[in-house]
Amino acid sequence: MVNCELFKDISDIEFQKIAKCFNVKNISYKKEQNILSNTKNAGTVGIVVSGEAQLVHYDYNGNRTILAEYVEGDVFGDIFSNIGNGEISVQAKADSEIMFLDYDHIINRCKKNCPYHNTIIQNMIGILSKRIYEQNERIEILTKRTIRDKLLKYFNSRIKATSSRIIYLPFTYTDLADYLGIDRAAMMRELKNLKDEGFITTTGRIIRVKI
Amino acid sequence: MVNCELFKDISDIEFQKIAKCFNVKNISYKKEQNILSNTKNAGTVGIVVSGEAQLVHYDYNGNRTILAEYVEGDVFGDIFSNIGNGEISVQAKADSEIMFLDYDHIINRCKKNCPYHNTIIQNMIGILSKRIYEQNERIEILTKRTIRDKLLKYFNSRIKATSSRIIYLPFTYTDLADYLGIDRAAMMRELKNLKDEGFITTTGRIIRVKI
DNA sequence: ATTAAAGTGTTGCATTTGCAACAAAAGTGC
DNA sequence: GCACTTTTGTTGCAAATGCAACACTTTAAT
Repeated sequence: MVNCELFKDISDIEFQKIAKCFNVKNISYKKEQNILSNTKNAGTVGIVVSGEAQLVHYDYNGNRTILAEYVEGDVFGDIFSNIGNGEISVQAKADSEIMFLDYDHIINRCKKNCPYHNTIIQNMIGILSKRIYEQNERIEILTKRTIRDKLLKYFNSRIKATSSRIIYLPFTYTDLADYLGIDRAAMMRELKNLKDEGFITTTGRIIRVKI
Repeated sequence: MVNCELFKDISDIEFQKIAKCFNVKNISYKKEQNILSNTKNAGTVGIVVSGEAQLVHYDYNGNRTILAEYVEGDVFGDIFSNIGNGEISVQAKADSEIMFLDYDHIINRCKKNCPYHNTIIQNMIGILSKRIYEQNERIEILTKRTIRDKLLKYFNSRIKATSSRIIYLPFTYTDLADYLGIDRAAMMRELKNLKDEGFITTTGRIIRVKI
């Protein structure tokens, strides 16, 4: 079974039943492939069994925005994002295996009234709440007026989440700039300032925040 | 009964039972009063019965960020936001009446296994999904690099939501600048440019978008 | 009705930021 | 190992943005 918050407190035996009940199917994707879009796998909930995926947005002039990152065990789907128009999609960041469940089966309790269905719904609400929390965090970062404040708030947020002043970037600096909604070159410039002023030190994608 | 998405498909009679089951209580607040914070009404779900409320964030140097706006029927609570540290709180924007329900009672199905409990949970998931959708929308706006693109994306988002090219701002221009995470004066300047170029016309807080 | 407070509209100016461009380093595939 | 792609690190420069400041208008409070 996948180690996924959606199946918390669900035993392996119960999961076997769920697999039938929820019309579960696993599909493999190659790097860069499209996993979910307005025309593909709509109405399903996806779970990253292995690999990595991203929720990306390409606007009319080709600028890419990373709206979310999904790693092993993470849940995604059109309930979690506005896949609506063709601009947004979930893409494989590496070769990945994805498990799909029918969304309707999660929401509408089946006639059998399985006891674990209740658990799944509770887990679902937990996941959604967490997602909202994370998005609020990101909104706070994005509403900061300067690049410096955005970076500091991001560091702060990571430190809070991991209880460590050592930040292991989950992606490249290029991606970080996208995530913070700023120009990469300008971000590097500001990172250099922060280093020069002794606020941080970096080793590759590891950032150590002082004080 | 309150006209609230949480009680969709719930009859008045059922609501009477819910009121008991969920430990419902109504509280009135004066404008500017604190409705919810890390120390106040934690663990509850609030519903705006009348009036208006805002989810606000004050950072260390006093800058205010509006994270969300709640009007009649809207649902809020710590499940929906990271009230965690003291920086974030829900405040009454006008004199308001708020209904509170215990969060635990919503999540954990009660022993009586009331049929409407299921409905409430489904509604809850619907609300959370919608919230995520809205936040994604806002993140997209905020990741735009220029003030002009932020404004245009905001207009676009409103137009999509209401299916009308006439936008009735739900708040002041000062608040709009806060919402978009930009300087008010700079925003006014750009709005003027958009007017001069014939993209929009404005009458007070009504914005008409051309083409 | 009067006063106070909040919001709107504008401007000049210093600073920050994005953009373009390029070289060096690191990572990837064959 | 070699070629090729992606990422990192930097810089100059033009353009966009934030800041401060002020007058005027609208709204709210007594």
